[in-house]
Amino acid sequence: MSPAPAPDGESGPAAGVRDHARAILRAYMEKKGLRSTDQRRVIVDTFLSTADHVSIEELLARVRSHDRRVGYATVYRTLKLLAECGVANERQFGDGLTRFELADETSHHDHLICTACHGITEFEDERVEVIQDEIATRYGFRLRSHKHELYGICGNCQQT
Amino acid sequence: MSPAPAPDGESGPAAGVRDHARAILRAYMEKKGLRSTDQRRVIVDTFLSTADHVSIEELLARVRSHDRRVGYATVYRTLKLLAECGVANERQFGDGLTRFELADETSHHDHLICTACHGITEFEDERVEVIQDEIATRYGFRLRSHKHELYGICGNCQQT
DNA sequence: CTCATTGCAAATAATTTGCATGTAA
DNA sequence: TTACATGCAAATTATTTGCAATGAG
Repeated sequence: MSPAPAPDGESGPAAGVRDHARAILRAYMEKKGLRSTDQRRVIVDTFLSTADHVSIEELLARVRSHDRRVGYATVYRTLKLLAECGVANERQFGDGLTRFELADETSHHDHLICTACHGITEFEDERVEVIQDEIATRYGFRLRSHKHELYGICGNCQQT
Repeated sequence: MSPAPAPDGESGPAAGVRDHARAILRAYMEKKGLRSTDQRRVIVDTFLSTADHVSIEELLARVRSHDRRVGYATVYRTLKLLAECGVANERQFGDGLTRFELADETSHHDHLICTACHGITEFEDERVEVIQDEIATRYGFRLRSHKHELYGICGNCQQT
């Protein structure tokens, strides 16, 4: 699979995916006349090198370990920006926290969520992708993203 | 109990579905030693005779048109109760409001959401249901519910 | 220079909770 | 009579916003 070598901090997305995200963001910012600041750079870099579904809290903690100055609101504002230009997707898994994940068109994964331990498992199924496109077409929708979440009790928690 | 004929306000779920929901709730309340009160009855009746995905706000307004006394917190508490016993499912469609819908096993519908006008369209696809069961089995999950949401721009909004 | 951006703290918004009082069972 | 339930208001939690100071272009 991923031909990419190791990303920096943690097992984040492949380098190609991150570069693509950065390109989209750059174009969007240019179009809107937005400025590139230290804060935005750190936040975006951190987000891009982070595994899936980070909450703002988690992200802020990571960002601050790099740069103490960054404020709470800036993380919110930057993530909103990423969502606006389509680089990130917002998700809520029912535990009250909003999470963000990289909108990666090359990896269509979805989630199994254990309602007992709150654990999140990813799955992928190409058949569902195909059906989704079909449904969107049927209803005249231009599809932008999707959420497919299965809620239940994971194997571990069933042994109660 | 209530072999009540037509629901009051609007085109809610079929009578059989509502009776089933009530039976589950009754059993749950009995098991837990919970009491049947006027408020709970009005809230549950209103919820059961309401079309899909009501927000707390909407529900409270409807409930109050029947019974002015009912408080905000009671609606929250009762809906939480319904979710606990599996009669209702909580959903968040990204507009900041938590919505509830009847967990109706006989009608597996999912949602197309227009990110421009916030309109919600329902769809149903049996093939996805089958695949979901398969995935849950593969990962050792006992499936309780699911969310499958397609986000995009609806036909109307595309003509901008 | 000019205007977007930032950090902070205050403001919102949604939901939960403490508690005195009411009330099913 | 004995908890459970309710309404209210206050408390939490998550997110947004106003504003003076800062800094990119």
